[in-house]
Order: sequence, then C-alpha cells, then structure tokens
Amino acid sequence: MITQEELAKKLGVSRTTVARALNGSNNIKPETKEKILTLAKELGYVKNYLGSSLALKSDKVVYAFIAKSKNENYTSEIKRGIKGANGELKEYNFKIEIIETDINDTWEQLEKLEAILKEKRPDGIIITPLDKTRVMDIIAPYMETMKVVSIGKKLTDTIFHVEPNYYKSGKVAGDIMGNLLNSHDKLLVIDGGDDNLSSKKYLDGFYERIEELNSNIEGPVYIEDLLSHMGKILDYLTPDVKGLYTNRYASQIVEYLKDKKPEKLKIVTNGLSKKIREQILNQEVTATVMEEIYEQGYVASKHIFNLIYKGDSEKQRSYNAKIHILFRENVDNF
Amino acid sequence: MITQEELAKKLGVSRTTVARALNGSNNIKPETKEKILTLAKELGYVKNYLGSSLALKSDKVVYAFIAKSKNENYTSEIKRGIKGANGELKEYNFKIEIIETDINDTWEQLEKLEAILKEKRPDGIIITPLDKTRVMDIIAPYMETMKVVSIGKKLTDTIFHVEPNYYKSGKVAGDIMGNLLNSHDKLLVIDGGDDNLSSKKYLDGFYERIEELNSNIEGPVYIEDLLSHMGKILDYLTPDVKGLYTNRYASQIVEYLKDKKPEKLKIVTNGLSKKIREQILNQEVTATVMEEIYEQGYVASKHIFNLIYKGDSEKQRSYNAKIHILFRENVDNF
DNA sequence: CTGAAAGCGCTTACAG
DNA sequence: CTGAAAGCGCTTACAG
Repeated sequence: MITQEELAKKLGVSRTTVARALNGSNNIKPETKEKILTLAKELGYVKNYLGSSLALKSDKVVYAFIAKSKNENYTSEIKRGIKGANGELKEYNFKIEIIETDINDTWEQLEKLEAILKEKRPDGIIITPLDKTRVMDIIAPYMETMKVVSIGKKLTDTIFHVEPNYYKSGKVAGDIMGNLLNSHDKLLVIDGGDDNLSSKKYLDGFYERIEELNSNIEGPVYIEDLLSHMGKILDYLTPDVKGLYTNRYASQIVEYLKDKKPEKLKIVTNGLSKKIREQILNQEVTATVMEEIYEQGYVASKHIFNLIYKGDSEKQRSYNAKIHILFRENVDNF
Repeated sequence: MITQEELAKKLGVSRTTVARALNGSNNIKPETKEKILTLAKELGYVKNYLGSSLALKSDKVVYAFIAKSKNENYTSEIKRGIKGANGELKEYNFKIEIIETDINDTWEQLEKLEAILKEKRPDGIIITPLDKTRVMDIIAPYMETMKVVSIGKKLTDTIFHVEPNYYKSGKVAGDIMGNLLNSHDKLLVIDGGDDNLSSKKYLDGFYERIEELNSNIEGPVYIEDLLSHMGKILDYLTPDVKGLYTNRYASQIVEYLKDKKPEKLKIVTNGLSKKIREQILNQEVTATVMEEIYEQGYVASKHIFNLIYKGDSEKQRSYNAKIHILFRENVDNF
C-alpha cells in the first residue's frame, strides 16, 4: 500500500503538498499538482479513507433531493435506504440531508437544488431528477468539486445512476401471469395511463412477454379518469376472464371488484404498497413484482460515499435495482 | 462521542490502561478493569474502529470452515459472499481464510478446526457446523478470546448464526405451485429422501401450504435410489398430472422426463444450480424458490467483523437468509 | 500491573 | 504557492 508520504519523498515535496494535489485544492501550482497526480496514478495510489476520515475536521455532507411520490411506500423506503447507509457510515463524519419536494412540482426541486448548492456547497448530491436538462444546467458549475448520483433517470454517461428497470419488472409480471393462466384463458389488461415514470414501461414489458404465452388478451383498456369510473371495468370483466393485470390503481381496483369479479380471478400487478401487501395476504391479489426500493437509496448513498472518500476510481456507471416476485408466502419479507 | 481518553481522565488512569481493559487484556488488575468497563458501559462508550484499525499492527484473522456441498453452486456462492465482504473490509487489516472440507466427512472438519485453533489462534471463526456438539467441545476453550458465527445450524443461543430457513422456502414453493394449478388439478410430489440438511424441511414446508390450495396430491412418492430408477416416476406420471414438485434431483428428473411427460406439466422446485437455471430458461422448469447464498457468506463475514472490531454490542442473534422466487424472466439476475 | 510515547495515514489551521 | 506541525482515536512495543 503506497502512502502520501512515499509520494512526497519520491518527488521531494512535503506531505502537505501531496495531500493538496490529491484533494483537488487550488492553492497549488498546476505543474506541481500535475506531477504528483501523475506519479500517484503511475504507482496506483489509493487513499486510505480510514486515515482521511479520522483526520477530517468537518463533516462531509451530501444533500439528497427526493421527489415525493404519490406512492408513500416508495418515498419512505428510499429514505430508509439512505438513512440505513448513512447510519453505517456516520463514523466517517459523513452526513446525508434529505430534501423532499413534490413530484409534480419540477420547479420546487430546481429551486431548492440551486439554493442549496449556492448556500451549502455540499460535497455531493443524490437526486431523483424530474427535469434532467435543467438539473444539469444548475449543477454544471459545481461539477469540479461535487459528486453526483442520480436515482431513476440517467443524467449523463459519466454520472452514476441507480436504475429501477420497470420494463423488466413488467416483463416478469407478464411471465408470471402467463404461467398462472392457460394459454387460451382470457386475460384483461388495464392501462392506467402514463405517469411519466414507471407505468408505461411496466406495461410495455408486460406485453413483451405475455404475448408469447397467452393468445386471448383483452386490452390494454384505457379508461379516462379511472378512479371515478370504476364501473366501466365491469364492461370488460366478463365471466370468462381468468386473469387481470394492471400496474396503476391496483389496490383500488381490487377493492372495488371485491364482490363483482369472476370467481378465482388471478390478479397480478407491479409495485408494492401497504394496501397491496394486505390484498396479497388476503389472496385477493395473487402476485406482484416490485423493485427493491430500500436498496436504491442504500446503493446511491454508498456510491456517493465512495466517490467522495475514495475518488472516481469506480468504473461502474449504473446499478440495476433488484426485482422481487412476491406471492402470499413471501410478501412478509418485504 | 466518548473516547478512551475521556474515560482515562475521569478515572485518573492512563489511556493505555483503558485500552487494555477494553481489549480484554490480561495484564491488568481485575479491579481496574472492572471499574473501567463499568464506566464505559455507563457512558455508552463505543470504540471508534477507524482509529483502532488504523493503529492495528497486525491483521485480524478469521478462518471460515465451509463444508463443500455436493451442490457446487452453494459452496462457490458462500465463498463468493465471504470474499465479497472481505474485499470491502480489507482496509481494516481484516482477513478471512477459507478452509473447505468434505460435507460427508465430519471428522475432517473437526480435525482441521482443532488444528487451526491451536496453531493460529484466530480472532474469529465462521463455520457451517456438521457436528454441533463436537464443534462446541473444540471451540469452548477459545471462546474468551475468539468470536464465532455459524451458518446453517445454530450452535448456542448466544452465538450468532445465519439461518437459511428451508421450511419457509418450501412453503413458498407450495404457494406458487398452488397458484399455478387449479385446485383439482392433479399434482405429483416426489420425495427425494432426507439429506440431513434441507430436503426434508423443504418438503414439510411445501405440504404445509399446498394442502390448503390443492386437493388432488399424489405422494409424496419415495423411490429408493431414485437416480438409478427414474423409470418408476413414469408409473405415477399419468396424463392427468398437471404439476410436479421435487426438491432433490430436480434437474436430473427433468432431463429424464424430457419426452416422456404430459404436455404442459408445470414443474416447481427449490434451490438453484447451473442446470436448473438452464431448464428454467428453456421453460422446462416453471419456477424455483431459492435462498440467497452469496448473502449468507457476506452477512456472516460482516457480522464477525463487527464482533471483532466493535465488540459484542450487537443484540442480533440470527439472520434469516433472503428467499427468492425465480421464473424465467428473472432467473438471469441470480 | 501501569504509563509515556511512537505511530497508523491522513487533513488542515498556521506561518511564511 | 509551500511546509512544519498538531491532531483524529486508537494499539502496542518498551521501560519500569
């Protein structure tokens, strides 16, 4: 293990100067910095972050800009993941502050982001970006001194992001539904409309797979303002329908259909909420396919920690969230 | 955050003495040790392990005694988990050495265990114990100075263990099979015999759930020396059989049945191997339910690290391995 | 049985 | 722009 001291000796400079080069300080002559960095790379220097954490006078602080989803489970799990990682890392003087903003209010996120960057000069940010382009505009001037990780959308090729992969989740749901039904059993698919996030992708993935397995699909049926017009579902829910898939409003639909649906209707959905969990336990919903959400917050946090403490040596540019299949007997694990 | 220095000041002793008390040294008067430990507990002292790791002169070393399962996937995943954790922790001067022994040779494990404890005096061990009682006899004299974590079987109430929970996995498999079939569809269950580890538990769990969902079960059918008498399965595999469950020899059975089974037979099993993965991808097997294995090695390693570096403050005494449901579309994630 | 002291690898005021 | 020095919280030879 090569140390700053060794670099200093080989170059005939002081440890302080080496530290400055390595930490991207400005109080250093460009040529000096250059030659130190070159040697460091050449010798494969890796900072020992036990030493650096211990020496740190002030906390490293990261702000996490989380858009508050209508699905409260999503938001609370993301936060739990961030806090979980932060808890493990607090001995390193590492602190993540969470800033929640309305998912429908793009401007709120942008304003808070801009204000915090200006006032707090954080060491890093985690963000679930709503407007990619504007977010990039705002953070651009800080990119030299600040690390960035995004959740959900990819910002640029070089910024690490945590990827939920809703398309794949939909495909898995299609796979399960296809196996639950016989290939000619009638299946009804409700199209919940596009929420600009996951819904459309789930549905596309679902179709990608279900069409291989089932030849009797009704839909995707789109009903304007579905929550106020639940009754319309009944028009499609003939007694021969054996399966139902929807990825939005699933719990409300199931609730509504309670005494109105064909017996033994198999219902599959994507995502998890408290309500869906109950419905799975009650065997009203057969299965759901969800992305692990806690993990998304956790991985994003760990990654930005690594970026800040160990530098950009990580070659990984994205992380695919894990997908889980939940039936009644394992839903209690999530 | 309270430090050793503060404890020392309050008690009018040196930092060295405090460190000795906290590290369980013998070169210290019992009363001194006593009063230091009491104050430490009172003030909620927690060792900063950045400091201690940095100061450590020699590595902390743990030996992991892993019984080599016939399922090579299991062994290699456990090892991968151990190495994964070790990689993350190597900056702490922490090293895990893996010792593999034959799963059918209880004595080999015991002998190696005894030899290593005597010669190497490790700081900790991880073990998949084959003979609980004898393992306890061997490690008892070292328990004062050595940490222990077991995988699979629980050793004592106070020793942390990673628990695979095969019973639950079997139950989940039963749940899935029950949902794949209609309640009167005929289901054939093969009893692979007890392997003293998982097989019996899987089967019990499977029955616990399937009997709620299906009323037409043939079996569990036990066939002596199954691998040499595959033909006998055909006696039970009448054309009306819609589902087949087995948790041992699944891949071989599927292979054998290739052109001999009823069309659209739904096959569910427990566990994962290279062969099963292929068969799921080929849609010869519909689903499997597996315990996450990598994680078992990883969690065991992280836990023993915490025990060694942070002391016994952990209140947790066991960890249940995660269970995963695998269909064709998500088998590639594992 | 106890303590003063060096040192792990780093950061960062402070002085120049 | 650069460096000598103190200090983060701990461990551990060394001397007594």
